[in-house]
Amino acid sequence: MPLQRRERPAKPATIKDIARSLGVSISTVSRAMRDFPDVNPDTKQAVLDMAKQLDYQPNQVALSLVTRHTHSIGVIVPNLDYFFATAVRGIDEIALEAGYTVLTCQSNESYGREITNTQRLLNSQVDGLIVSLSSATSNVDHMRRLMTRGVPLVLFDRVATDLDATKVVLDNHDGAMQAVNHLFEQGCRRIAYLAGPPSFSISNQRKDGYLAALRQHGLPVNEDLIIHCEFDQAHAYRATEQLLASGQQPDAIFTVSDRLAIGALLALRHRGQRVPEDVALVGFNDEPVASLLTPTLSSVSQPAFEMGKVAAQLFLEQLNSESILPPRTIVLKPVLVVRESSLKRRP
Amino acid sequence: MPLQRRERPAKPATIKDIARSLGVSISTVSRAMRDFPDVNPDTKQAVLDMAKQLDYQPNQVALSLVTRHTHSIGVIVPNLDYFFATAVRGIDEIALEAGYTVLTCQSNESYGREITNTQRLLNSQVDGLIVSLSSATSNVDHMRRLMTRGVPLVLFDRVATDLDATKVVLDNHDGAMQAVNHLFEQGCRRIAYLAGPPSFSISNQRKDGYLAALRQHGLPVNEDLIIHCEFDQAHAYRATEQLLASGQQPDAIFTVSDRLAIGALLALRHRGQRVPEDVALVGFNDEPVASLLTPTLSSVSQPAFEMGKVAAQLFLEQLNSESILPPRTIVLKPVLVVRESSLKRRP
DNA sequence: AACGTTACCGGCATCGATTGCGTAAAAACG
DNA sequence: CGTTTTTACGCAATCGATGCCGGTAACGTT
Repeated sequence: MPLQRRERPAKPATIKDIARSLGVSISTVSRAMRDFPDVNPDTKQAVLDMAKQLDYQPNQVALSLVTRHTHSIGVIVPNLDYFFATAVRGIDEIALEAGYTVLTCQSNESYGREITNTQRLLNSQVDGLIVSLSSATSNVDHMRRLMTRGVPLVLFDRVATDLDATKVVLDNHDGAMQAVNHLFEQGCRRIAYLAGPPSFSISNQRKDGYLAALRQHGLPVNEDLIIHCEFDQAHAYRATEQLLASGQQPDAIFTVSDRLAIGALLALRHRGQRVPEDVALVGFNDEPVASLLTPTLSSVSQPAFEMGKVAAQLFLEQLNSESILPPRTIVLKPVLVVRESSLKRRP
Repeated sequence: MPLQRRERPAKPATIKDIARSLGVSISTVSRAMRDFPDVNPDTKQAVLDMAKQLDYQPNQVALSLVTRHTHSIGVIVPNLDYFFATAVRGIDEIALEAGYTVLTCQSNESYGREITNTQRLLNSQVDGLIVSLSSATSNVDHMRRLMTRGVPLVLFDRVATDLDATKVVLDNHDGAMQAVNHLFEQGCRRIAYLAGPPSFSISNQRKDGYLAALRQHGLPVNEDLIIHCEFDQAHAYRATEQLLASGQQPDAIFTVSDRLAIGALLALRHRGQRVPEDVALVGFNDEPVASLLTPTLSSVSQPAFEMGKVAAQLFLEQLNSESILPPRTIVLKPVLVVRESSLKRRP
């Protein structure tokens, strides 16, 4: 491969260059480019030709300085697992067709990162933020500040109950009830709940649904059957072992996420418990992996893509409205997908 | 909830507001803020105090207009599956500590989207691009144009061989050889390769590695054992069925990705073929799902996180250099992770 | 007392666009 | 042919910052 000389290329052409080489004013070029009525068709054509010839690309930064918006949306998610990746795709979909660019940042479940990301995105003058809070976030003052500054904001999935913002959430209560009802119908009477951290609001909502379903069926609530653990497989594994060792043998486990369900499944398998015969299992999220496990995993399916789309729509709505819209909350419905892990009786 | 009156908040404070309310010039404020030596400590303190009081946030857009860079990196990936999500995390990691913001876009494996994303990001004046090409991209003129325009560019994983750019890639040839060597050692002699689309360069590199390994062991190349298919589970399923029905019964299948391996596994299972006894199976990527399948899936592991980090490092290097650096290619090594799906003999 | 230093600070052009206003030339009108 | 109306375009301010250049005042020096 020959060593070729490389030089910094010329600066990109600006509207000025076009004006100069055509002997017209920059205003005329600007107007021609944006199809204003009061510009001579010939002039316009000349401008357009020259623009193409010079490979002119409008400088959005300069534009943003004038218009005070950047046509970009900042998105902050805790991570990019299946659920969030899908939701971001939904946001992307809507944003793209509305001419917006999406800037995605991961907070990595860290409160500090979330703050940093918020700052960064704002400094980049995004037109607003779509956020799902990190699991480490308990204080939402940073979000509150955004709102007082008038930054359009939409929260989704992991939202803060004590923040009066526009939100898109899942009916977690209902999802949990569906799961527990189904387990009850399968004959399970000692249903455990493998929960997330106690401060995690989604987990608590599902817990409420779980408790409501138990009540509805006249089942007693056994606190020993409710175990909190961190959001990873290893913790779930240990929590499940603990559950089994406690002498409180459950006949079903409902978990707050598929990842935890996987941990539980491995622990059950390790302890020689058959699923679903000895212990039925239902997860939450319906990730693709659910149908690949042995046994295939029943799970409460979230409309992640839809959730992203709705969040983006609400966001754009807010952006395009003259006045500030009162916050509202959209609640989406989950659907239980029944697979082998919870089917004790063939229908 | 009381219906509260909401009004657009005041425009954010600018450097001008600080100057005016302090009775000093804009330049002084600017200097005070940036810790220049030639400014009276008292003045500086006053400026800082006022800045805090007015909740002043510097407008990056204005700054970018002057400095001609935005401290942001555009990243385009085909999708956000496990591999790319991990790589993006790697990019994020490096970028964040260097003070850069990462704007991630998905091309959704579409050539058109890739072009659109490129345009959008450039218009947003990102300082450069880190790209992994979509599977639909065969023409790389858009990337070539970037390079002639002097836009810093790093390609990773899915790169174009006919583009003389900085790249970070995996040694696919070696990965495939490791897989096939391992299968050979397990006693397999009729090893099939479930490939991606014929135009997909990564798939072809792995194919070369596969062929080289066969040659090395003196195994004949049977074209019927090489099947191309689209990158999803359903196609892999059908391709595997076709393979089994062809009368060319393989005793091992090496697939270009885990997702295809899953399709193959399901097809094998459906046809009553035992894995690994009848047919051994090795995938590529080592996604988390690999260890959750039954049997657990052997797979060639890619350092996705590392790849993202290296790509970001090369990018920053390019950005910080005065002259344009000659393109170079970093090759990372894969590692075969052996699990149940390919273990015919206990060691 | 006159001059040079130094410390501080302000004016202004600039980055690349948009946009309101003003106006010359051309067209339409009476 | 004079007047009004259009048409088409230029001028200059503006957005929020940076940074060069130059100026003023308080010192110190001889």
